[in-house]
Amino acid sequence: MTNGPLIVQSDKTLLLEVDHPDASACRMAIAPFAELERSPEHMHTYRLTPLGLWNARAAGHDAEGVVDALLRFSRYPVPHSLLVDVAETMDRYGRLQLLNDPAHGLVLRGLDRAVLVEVAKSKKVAGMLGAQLDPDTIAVHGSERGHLKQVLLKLGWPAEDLAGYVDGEAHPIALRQNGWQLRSYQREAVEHFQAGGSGVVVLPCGAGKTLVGAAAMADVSATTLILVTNTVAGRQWKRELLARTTLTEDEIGEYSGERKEIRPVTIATYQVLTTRRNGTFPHLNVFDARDWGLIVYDEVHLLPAPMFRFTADLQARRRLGLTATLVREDGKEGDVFSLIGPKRYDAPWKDIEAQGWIAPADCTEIRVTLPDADRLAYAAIEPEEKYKFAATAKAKLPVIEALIQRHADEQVLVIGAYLEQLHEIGRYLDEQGVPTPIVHGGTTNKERERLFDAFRAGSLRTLILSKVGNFSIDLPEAAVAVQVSGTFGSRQEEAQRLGRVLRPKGDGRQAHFYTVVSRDTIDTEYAAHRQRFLAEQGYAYTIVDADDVLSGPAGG
DNA sequence: CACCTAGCAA
DNA sequence: CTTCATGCTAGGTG
Repeated sequence: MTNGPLIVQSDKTLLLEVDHPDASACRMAIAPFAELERSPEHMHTYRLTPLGLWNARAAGHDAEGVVDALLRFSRYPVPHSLLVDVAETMDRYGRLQLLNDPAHGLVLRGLDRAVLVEVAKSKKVAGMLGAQLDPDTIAVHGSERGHLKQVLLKLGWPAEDLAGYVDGEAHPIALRQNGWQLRSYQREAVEHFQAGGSGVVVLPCGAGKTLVGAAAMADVSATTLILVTNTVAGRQWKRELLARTTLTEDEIGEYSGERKEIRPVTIATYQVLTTRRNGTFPHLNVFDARDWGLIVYDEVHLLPAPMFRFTADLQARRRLGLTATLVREDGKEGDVFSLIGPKRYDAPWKDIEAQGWIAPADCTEIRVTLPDADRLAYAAIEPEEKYKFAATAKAKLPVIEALIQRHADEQVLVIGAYLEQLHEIGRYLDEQGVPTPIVHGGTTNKERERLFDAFRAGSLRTLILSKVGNFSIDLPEAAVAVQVSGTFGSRQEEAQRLGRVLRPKGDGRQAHFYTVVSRDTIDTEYAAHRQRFLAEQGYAYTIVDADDVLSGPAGG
């Protein structure tokens, strides 16, 4: 392409011109292997990382395809050194293999003798390897399968784990045939997972990850341990399994702070497993309580650090990670890759939208100019207080109200992070004649239920949500969300909040996602960081001035 | 035993 | 960069 949308630079960044006619085709082509780094209005920056290339490799893409995509969309000649580097990096995955040798048990096999010699010399693998069996094979201590993979990844030679899995204790599980079937992408996800035996499936919020889990369980038909972030999610799993599989009430156990049941299918919270007492973990027996044939990690992007240690010892069991966003803010993507497994399936949000399983959404960033007094105050305060000050600016209040008026026929959620601010918004909206209750952490379960029921029934049109909206999944769906403040730059929070409005509307209506930020402050920067993940999924933010919202006629 | 609350961890 | 929400545990009550 002589005038393509992509500029490929030798520092491994890719610049995508957003308004170019081929921009969206280009984004589709590079998404499987490149990570979006910055997404301002006109030029998006992607980066090629080893982990991104290895994930693509594990998902079946080869260097030739990656090189082809870069050449096809590049505006200028692509630096030769970069193409060589891409090919070499991708070729590093799988030069070492972990295999199960009938005579010697777990072994490390080098498809390249020099690589095997190189890593065997490393101090970091000391103690993990046993005898050299032949020039291409070294015995591995069975208990070090996970640790070795972590170390090899850090050395830049990620091993392909072909050592197989134990079957575990068989337990019949089948999908019920009662008038539903797996969607095509769910079926593909299960097939890709099955082929690898361990790894991560990435699907948007509301795309039915639980059913992917249920189908994987039916395939394996063995006792299963499901790990979840909170008890609400655990109950949701149980409800879904009862509805969609042949499993019955007494086959499914809950292992949480409240209950300690271990059944053929056990749903446990991460937190109960990672609680410590006197320096030990009193609930680790759950892992050995049964001969689990499958372990499901729900919301794998939130996996707490100690879980990686336990997972290192579970490498012989099939492992399925489920998530909407593989990105972690703590940089532990490498541990997910080594210990849960590579990404096996990834359906872009826009693809699922095109199939009609999630509603189309338009995202708008509304910039509010602070009054002079606030700008002066902002300039003077300590850096650590700047974000809160900018995010909770009073100038946002009329904009929130105008948005609620603009969508007078829709149900609106107002979502924020600071309780004081949310109460202030509640008072303001009350004064404007839009009574809007708040649901926050301190709201009792009974009261939450009452408000959510009223919202679902339509008798309540507007609702303010605190961070409860990031965690709990038993929340109402709306067509419009207004985000007023966030947890600094959390990308998963943004994705979670957008997910609140993506349930398909009966009449094919659009969903609207607004984020209100203070101009010329750190609020704008954090908003840009939060938007990165969704930009990667193809959601374009329109930036408008608050005055257009306040004065303009009803639009949208 | 069921239910509540405070304190803590990450 | 700091808040907020959560779940677990222990120690109370009726």
